[in-house]
Amino acid sequence: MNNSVLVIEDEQEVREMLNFSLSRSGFEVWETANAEEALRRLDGPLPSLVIIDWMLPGMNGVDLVRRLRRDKHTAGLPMIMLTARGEQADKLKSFDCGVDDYITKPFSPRELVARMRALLRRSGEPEDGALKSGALRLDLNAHKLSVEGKTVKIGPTEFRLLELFMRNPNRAFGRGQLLDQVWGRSVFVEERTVDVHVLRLRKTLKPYGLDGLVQTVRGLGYRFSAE
Amino acid sequence: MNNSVLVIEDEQEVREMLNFSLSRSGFEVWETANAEEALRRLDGPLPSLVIIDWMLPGMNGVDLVRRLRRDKHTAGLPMIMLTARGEQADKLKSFDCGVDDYITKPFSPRELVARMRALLRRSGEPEDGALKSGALRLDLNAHKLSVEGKTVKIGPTEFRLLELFMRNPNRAFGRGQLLDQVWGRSVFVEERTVDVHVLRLRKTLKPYGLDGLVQTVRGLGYRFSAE
DNA sequence: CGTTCGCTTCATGGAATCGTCATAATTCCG
DNA sequence: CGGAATTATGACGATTCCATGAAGCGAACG
Repeated sequence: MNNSVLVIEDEQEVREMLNFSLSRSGFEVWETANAEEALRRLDGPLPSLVIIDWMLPGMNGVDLVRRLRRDKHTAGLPMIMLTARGEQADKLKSFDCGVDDYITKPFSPRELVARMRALLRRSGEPEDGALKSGALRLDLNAHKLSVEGKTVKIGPTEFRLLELFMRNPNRAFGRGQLLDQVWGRSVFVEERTVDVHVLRLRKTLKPYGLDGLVQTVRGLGYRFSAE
Repeated sequence: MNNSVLVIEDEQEVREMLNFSLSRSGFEVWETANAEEALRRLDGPLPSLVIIDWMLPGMNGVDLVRRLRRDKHTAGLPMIMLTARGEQADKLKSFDCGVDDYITKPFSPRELVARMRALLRRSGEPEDGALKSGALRLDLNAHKLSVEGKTVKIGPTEFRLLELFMRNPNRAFGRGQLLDQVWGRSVFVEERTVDVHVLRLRKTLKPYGLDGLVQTVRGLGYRFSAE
């Protein structure tokens, strides 16, 4: 997902407001009311950004951020801390534990969106919501793959797989890693299943001579690379 | 440079304050008083971050940011906008034209530093993760060996063997040590098997005249060394 | 409900890689 | 120089790993 935001906020009122303004700005909003639920949610496919409230029932925001940063799976997630408290010490503590931005209530939704965009831009998110590689173009908003302008049919899993590959070119992934990132870690599937989806991905790229982009790394897994 | 900041600010007082607090936080501070001077300065080596005042004599901050973003040389620079004006419209305009963060005067120097650190953390380039030795390049992320840019086919065991060698150049390994490190401690294989894999490694390097890098140490084992 | 679509698993064949051995080549040392 | 020790090399069977087609299953949809 290119434009999905996970909102972790216990006050329903604020959550609804965020949902409203973020949706209107084109984000797909996932809501959770506490840290535990959020952690469960983040076991699966990751959102492109997380908004965390400072005060949460149970595990608080700072501890949650620390935990997410420690876990390799979520360590790279862009995070914005949201809080009613404007005190310096709190801000510094938040930045210290690894958030990327910090904004205090009451805040302007438009400023929040602006900061989110700035952060996403900086996090290597493609400008126009499309990953490109040669003739390949993966439109994350429209959820469409096109080659040389022509739309190509592609299944959901193959789409996510290709997305991961295009976000990390020239990097070899083990089957386990692919399962974690593309399927989500709580899912149990045979590792060999990855092969089948890679095969299908290659098949959809074959008519354009681009199947060589997905390469086998024997004894390890696969890699996306322009030769 | 990993900790240099270019401060673009016309008020000397503010500039001095920034210089003081940023220096104390371990940054190397470069100062300029206007956009033109800044542009000249940015023709050379780039700082790791730029702080731009909204109001500048001549070209103002927003225009400067736009211009820097348009120029390929400076397009990737992390930028923070600094301003006395707290109005929403200004913030939005700044974010719109491409700054990464925005902070209003009066601000806490420590918050500024915290935001700078957060931004630098986010902008840090992913490290290469490749072992190099002359024309040889062993990319551990991509799990790929290349010589003079050309990818070279190599088997898994030879890959691991070469990795060990390149991590420890100029060091002789006994066959037992190689078996331990490359094959794993619990594996039982003939010591002579090492010879065969060294041979295969040499064969893959031969076409490039690099087979001399893997040298025999008679009575002991092998060594990787640039002659 | 029946159909379609996509996902997962399984079975099979083929290709790449591995470890071993036999033999040739080299080095060492008396 | 000559024999012993050590290493280089080519070949081969065994194994591991991957590609691929097909079948089973469940969810989504009309």
